[in-house]
Amino acid sequence: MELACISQNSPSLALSQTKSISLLKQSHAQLVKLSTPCNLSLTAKLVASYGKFGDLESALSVFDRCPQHPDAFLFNSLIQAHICGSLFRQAFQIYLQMLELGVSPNRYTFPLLLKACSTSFMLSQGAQLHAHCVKFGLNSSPFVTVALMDMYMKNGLIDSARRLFDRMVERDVVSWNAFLSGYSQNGRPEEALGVYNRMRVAGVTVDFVAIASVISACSQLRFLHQGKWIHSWVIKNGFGADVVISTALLEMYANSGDFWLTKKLFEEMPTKDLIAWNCLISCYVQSGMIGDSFELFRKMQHNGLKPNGSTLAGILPAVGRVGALHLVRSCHGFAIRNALDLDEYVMTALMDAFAKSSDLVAAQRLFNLIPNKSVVAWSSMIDGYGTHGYGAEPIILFEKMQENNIKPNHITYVGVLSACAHAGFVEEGQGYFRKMVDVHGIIPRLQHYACMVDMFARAGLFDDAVSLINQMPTEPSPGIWGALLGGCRIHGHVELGKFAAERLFELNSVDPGFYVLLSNIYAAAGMWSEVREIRSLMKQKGLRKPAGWSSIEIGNKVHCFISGDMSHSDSGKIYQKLEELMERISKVGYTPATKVVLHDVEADVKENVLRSHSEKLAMAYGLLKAAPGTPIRILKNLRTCEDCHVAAKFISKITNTEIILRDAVRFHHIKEGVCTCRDYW
DNA sequence: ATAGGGTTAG
Repeated sequence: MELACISQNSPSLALSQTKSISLLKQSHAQLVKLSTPCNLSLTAKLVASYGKFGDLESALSVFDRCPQHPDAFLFNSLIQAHICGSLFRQAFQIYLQMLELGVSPNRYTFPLLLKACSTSFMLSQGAQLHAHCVKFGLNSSPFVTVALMDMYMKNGLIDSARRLFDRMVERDVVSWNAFLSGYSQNGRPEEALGVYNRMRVAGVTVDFVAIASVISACSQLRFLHQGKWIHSWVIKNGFGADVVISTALLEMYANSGDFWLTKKLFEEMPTKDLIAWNCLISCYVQSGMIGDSFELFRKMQHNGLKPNGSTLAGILPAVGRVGALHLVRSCHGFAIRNALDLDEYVMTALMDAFAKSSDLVAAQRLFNLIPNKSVVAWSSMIDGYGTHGYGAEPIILFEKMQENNIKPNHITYVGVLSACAHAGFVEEGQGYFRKMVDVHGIIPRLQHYACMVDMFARAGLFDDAVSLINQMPTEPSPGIWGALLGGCRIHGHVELGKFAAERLFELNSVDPGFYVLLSNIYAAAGMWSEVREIRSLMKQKGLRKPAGWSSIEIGNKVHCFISGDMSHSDSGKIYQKLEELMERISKVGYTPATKVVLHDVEADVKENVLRSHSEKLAMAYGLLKAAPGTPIRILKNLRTCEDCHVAAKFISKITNTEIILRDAVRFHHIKEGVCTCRDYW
């Protein structure tokens, strides 16, 4: 009854305040009963309200049953109803219908349609609408101008947006904010801060919407100090509870790598939206907390939030690091079931995870499916082929990428240079290093120098390696000396290896891998007293060589082995299979590479140690269990043992099986007795 | 009476 009262007094007010679809239907019925003479604006209200509740059928039927010729207001409502439900194509059809019926669009029509062009990147439709705005003389409306600016900004056309902004006579805070956020969203944070300063000089009262963009700009620039100052401003001005502002702050702390501060801010957030969860998950992943990030992913769903494309793109690098193919496949399945498999970010992240989990074929297949491949997609595919030991493919891809007008960035070059290093393409690598600086204007970072030193040292060009280190503008990092040390191990260069190791010790590097490398160099040269010296040095510093393990997935289960492992329930069969394999490969030329055993013990003891290495146990189990003809994928936590590598090549040949071995730094694709690393790793 | 600006991700 109360409802009837309100309806009679002010039916349109009642409609706009309707809180639920059932109340809306009641008011609608009331209106029909009252047989109010058909009122266009009331009809429009009804259409828009039904649209807001997602009941497009009712919206359309109200529209169709209106006996009067629809006006712009009524058309706008129908357009809005469709845009509310993301039915952009239909919204445009209604607009065309409106034009055909001779109803002129007004200054309310264009902001609605332009919004659709902003959110779904329909640039050509947006530009056509711009022409229509001019034609109907509506381009001076500030609402229309801001909507146009936003459409251009969201589509990356900063200059078009700026031209509109420059021509604006009266700029209010919303138009400034559209301009400011455009720069921030397009990855131009310096210019965003510039706009912010201009805004203040112009005397505009800055509001919290502007602040959200400023925080994002500070985050992109790693301006943590300024960011913290803004954080205090936010609290002082009472915006601390705003979910968008606090999410932007959260992202800033996550971006700066401050794990604890990020966690604290998240916990203190009064409302946590999907973006906040995604930021926190990414922060965990970037901090290397793989297990915790999975836990968080589950917890988020437990809290009733549904993962979107960003969530998946954020968690996938962690999945890739685990290297378990069945996990990547189940993520792919999850993406398909939730219609996220066409999201460009998800596709790229999936592709990368497949490559890192040894399925380069699946990675390539996904790569082919990505319609507009970003620089990240190209870089990831290049890196994938490179780490899998291919030399020519990364270079072909790199050239193709440039033919497609995608500009390489510093990460692309890390992939290209390391591929050249792994493949022994010294001249090509030097050429690309120069091109990086001269053509693409990228200042070489430590990683690039490390690739080059690695490339020279692997090729035995130690003079070039050392002179490059001397030319470096900054202090060499442990990674640089480590690359040199690695080359010294390959070529048995004791003196230089010792020199590189001394530099590493000076830098207080606590990576036990470097100590092991040096001790390997000494062991290979038979310098056992030096080996002992390194051992005791490690002991002194409390450093321990991590225990080696190899794992293999059978079905959806991961089986892990350590050297001499007897804990597996199929151990008897595994050792029997191993025995059989070793016997067969010995007949075709395999001899144990006992020199890799780093203890000063008798040869037969060494052979026994080698025989039960974790890689070999995993291989034997794989051959025991996997369907014939399918590749065997093994994951090793450290670098591959030389003897296991030789044995794997023989085994691949006699069993006609492809063995894909991922170690700490790269992949080995071993097929018909040959490895993609060409024994050069 | 209906319309414009903010946060995430490989």
